[in-house]
Amino acid sequence: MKKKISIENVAKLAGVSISTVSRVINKSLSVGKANRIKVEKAIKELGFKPDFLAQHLASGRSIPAVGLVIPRYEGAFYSFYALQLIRGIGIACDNNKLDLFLHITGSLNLGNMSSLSGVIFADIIGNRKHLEAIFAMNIPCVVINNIIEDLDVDCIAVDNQAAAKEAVEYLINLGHKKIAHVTGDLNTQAARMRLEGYKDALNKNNLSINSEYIVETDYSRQEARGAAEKLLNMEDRPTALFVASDSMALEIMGVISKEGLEVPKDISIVGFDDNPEGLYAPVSLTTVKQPLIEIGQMAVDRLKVLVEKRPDKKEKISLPCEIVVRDSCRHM
Amino acid sequence: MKKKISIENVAKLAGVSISTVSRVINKSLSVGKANRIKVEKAIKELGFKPDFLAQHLASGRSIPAVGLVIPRYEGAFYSFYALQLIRGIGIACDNNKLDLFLHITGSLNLGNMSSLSGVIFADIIGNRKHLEAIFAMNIPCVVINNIIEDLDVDCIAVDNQAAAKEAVEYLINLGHKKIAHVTGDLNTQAARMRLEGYKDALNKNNLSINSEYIVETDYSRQEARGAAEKLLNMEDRPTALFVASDSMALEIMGVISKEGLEVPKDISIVGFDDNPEGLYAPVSLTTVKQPLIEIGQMAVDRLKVLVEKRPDKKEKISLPCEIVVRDSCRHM
DNA sequence: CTGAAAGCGCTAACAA
DNA sequence: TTGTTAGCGCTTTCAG
Repeated sequence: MKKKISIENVAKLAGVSISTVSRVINKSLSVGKANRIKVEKAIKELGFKPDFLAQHLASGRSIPAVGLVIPRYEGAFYSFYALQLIRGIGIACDNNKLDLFLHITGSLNLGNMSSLSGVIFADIIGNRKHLEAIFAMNIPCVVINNIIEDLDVDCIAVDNQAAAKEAVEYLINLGHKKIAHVTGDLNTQAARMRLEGYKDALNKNNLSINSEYIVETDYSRQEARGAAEKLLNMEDRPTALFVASDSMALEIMGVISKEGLEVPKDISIVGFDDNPEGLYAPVSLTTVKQPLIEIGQMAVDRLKVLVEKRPDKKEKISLPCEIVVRDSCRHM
Repeated sequence: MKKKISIENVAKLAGVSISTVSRVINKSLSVGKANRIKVEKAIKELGFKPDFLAQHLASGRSIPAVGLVIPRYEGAFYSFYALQLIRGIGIACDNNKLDLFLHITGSLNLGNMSSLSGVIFADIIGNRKHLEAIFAMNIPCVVINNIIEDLDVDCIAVDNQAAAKEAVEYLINLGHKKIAHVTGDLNTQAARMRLEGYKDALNKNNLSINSEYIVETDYSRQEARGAAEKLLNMEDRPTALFVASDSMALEIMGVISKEGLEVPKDISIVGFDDNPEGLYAPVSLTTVKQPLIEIGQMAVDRLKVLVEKRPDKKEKISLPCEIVVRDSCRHM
């Protein structure tokens, strides 16, 4: 078991003081050439690496990494959504030579993300407290996929409401009148907004809102099945479905065909996410594409600005989505 | 700009010494009930969160996170391979309530992964030095996708050589004799082993190795195109291709059809990775599936063992792959 | 059960 | 240009 070599060992070997060693580590100009060389030699010999935690502690500098806090939910790592986000953020971190500190927050323990350059919160649901803590410490942070009005923090999200409205109007324009909505987890702002958008579209087009046609889920494929069964067995079956996520939509398509019905002949369906899986379903899925990767990149870029300039003006950015028309909807 | 609240503030507010505060933070039993309550109240009031860097420094404890070092290569975050690995490791970290510290190592700067519980190295190519540094510090680490013989470190990889051999023999059994190989980046052990396996298969079946039939690339789609063009324009064109990655194979399929040829009629092709994209190509791609997610999980599990038990016996694990037969190869 | 004091490895004034 | 000396925020003996 080797012990850690510290700056002191180096100093001793080089025959200088620890401050001199510290100086060469930090590339301070004011070190004599002779000493610098001696120190560098000693560092190499010992294989010394400064402890970045100690460096941080002593200097107050933040460590060059951004934190990404994702709520722990069923299959965070399986979800297309989360993976795309990680990807976008990862790319941006890489470009900026930042490390990425991924923290999947379970219930209570508000992790330890202080002392990072900044942190990104993906979706605020279980982790609102965590956000508040970081925010209170005045650590740069940006929230994605959630517009938080009551906290002066930067937010980048997609305009879920407008996107949902657009999707449902697409269905309406196709002639559908009986349109159901399978929601996501309504603890989630995105799901709530999607639901609002659904209602907006109906209202605007003078279609009444049938609460039977709104089925809540937690985004799981499991509950999607349940929702599908309920909806398909209604006496007044909807002719179209707007589903809050592609993975649920796909699951539902399975149920539909198992029930002996056909998409889009008997029932039209539009999803949300533009999950590539949807492309290769028996009938390719019409869906709403969110600019997930871009969001990730914007978040990191914004964080950089926050770290470097500490602007006091916060931004709440809402990005548009795009509806991707494929084969799962038909004209009535 | 709020200043950080420290243990001292808490102590003052609670009217006790900082050691007492420290004790309640660390759940030491020996704190009087009255004091404990006072301290907890103060902590809540101040919203105090212990600085984990300082905790680490003072206690010598490692921080509950595993590092993942990935060499910086073109599109690390776009590659299916890397993403699967991250996913597997992410899942395992989540299960173990560990954070994941992702470090994409560029050239020189050997990051700062000491003081983590352990670190996983994905592919050793530019970062051999980095590995040695961590290893020398006696920090638990495991290398994946690379069996390193000359360092007593845990390794988990896929048996690329056997897998490649199997893939090529599959082609041979189909009656192919003129089989070319588009390699990956030969700086990579995986690519080298794949090449060896290719040769093994040929040798074992008394087919001569035609060096013209071996085209090196760096795994990029770009170079894959070049390789395809070269191979397709040979007077003695191969009838089958074994390509070191699915994404290259897919690219090559594109070139093939652009040249007016057909897969598998004119040319058979097998890839490597089991990238889902291959499933949905015009002709679905026969490929080799690596247990990437499992590798990630095994790596984390192994790390846990290393951290907890510090066994001195290292393991070099080589996992089998599985060939996934689809439609891109034909019988001669 | 509790407090005082000595560090953990490093940086940052301040002197020299 | 260098060395000395305080700390950074916390844990951990060691007394009491």
